[in-house]
Amino acid sequence: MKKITIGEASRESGVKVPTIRYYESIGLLPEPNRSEGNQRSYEPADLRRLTFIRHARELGFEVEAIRTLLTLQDDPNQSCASADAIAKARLIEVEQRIRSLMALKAELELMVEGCGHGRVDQCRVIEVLADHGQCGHAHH
Amino acid sequence: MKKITIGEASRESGVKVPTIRYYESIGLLPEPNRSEGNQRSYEPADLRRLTFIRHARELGFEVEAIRTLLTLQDDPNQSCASADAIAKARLIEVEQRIRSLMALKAELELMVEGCGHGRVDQCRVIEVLADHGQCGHAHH
DNA sequence: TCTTGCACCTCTAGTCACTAGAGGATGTAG
DNA sequence: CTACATCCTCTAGTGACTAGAGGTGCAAGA
Repeated sequence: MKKITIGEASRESGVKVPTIRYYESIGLLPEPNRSEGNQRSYEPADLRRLTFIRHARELGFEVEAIRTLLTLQDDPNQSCASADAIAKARLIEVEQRIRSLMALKAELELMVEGCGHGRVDQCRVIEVLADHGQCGHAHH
Repeated sequence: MKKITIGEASRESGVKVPTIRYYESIGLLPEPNRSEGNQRSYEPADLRRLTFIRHARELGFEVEAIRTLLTLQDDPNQSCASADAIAKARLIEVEQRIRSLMALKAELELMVEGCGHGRVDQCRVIEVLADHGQCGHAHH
């Protein structure tokens, strides 16, 4: 069997070397076998797990959510209701974020547009930020 | 002159009490006067500054960017080019974020849709996360 | 065989922007 | 006067890494 070093695992999975060690330390990735010289030696299953983790992180899932997804994956003989719920919650979050980013985009465009490249006291960037009433944000 | 307590300042500005103290500690908010009993006493200008900070934070500006914006605001007799540059940089970031969130949203919808509420081994949530090729993300 | 040099090891501490909690002082309403 | 909310300072914790120190392993070229 070929031995996969942590560096190769990093290149294959797209997860940085220290991050791989971090994932191991928090129990997201199992402790791999070690070489004679105490170096980590991974197997293809670890690469798949790392890729799964990276992908889920890119999608904005928190580590705890990923932990749940991984235990589901480890035991595929059960209902996927939890996985479904996690994904649905993320979807709602993402939709909310898109909405507020769109509002923000409009506001930033106003700012940049309004900046006459003069002095600050005529600058919309400052003005819009200072005056809360100028934008659509709720006073939470 | 009426004295504004930190609690009132919090309610008025929407910034939590410990966060106000934190902003003072990092020099984002000036140290206010104190009452006889050593309690902070704010003025209307502080409320405006806090609102400014909160608003900018909501818009995703980092504290360091806000520090720059605040020094600009404190001395309005100068060019607003820096403020303009900061806002422009944020705008580009925000547009990028919206794009990737839209992609993410599509992917999450696929997941949730595909989940037949059966067992995990037929669940798209797990599947899509596990198989990198299923989605549009570049292998960075 | 030796050595160069990169990749690996562990460990601690730092990042950002807060948040939580301990333990005590102050201020206000009844 | 007594509750009781609010305030004070201080330290430590959060999430998800990232950086650096100080040392070891290993493969390839001279």
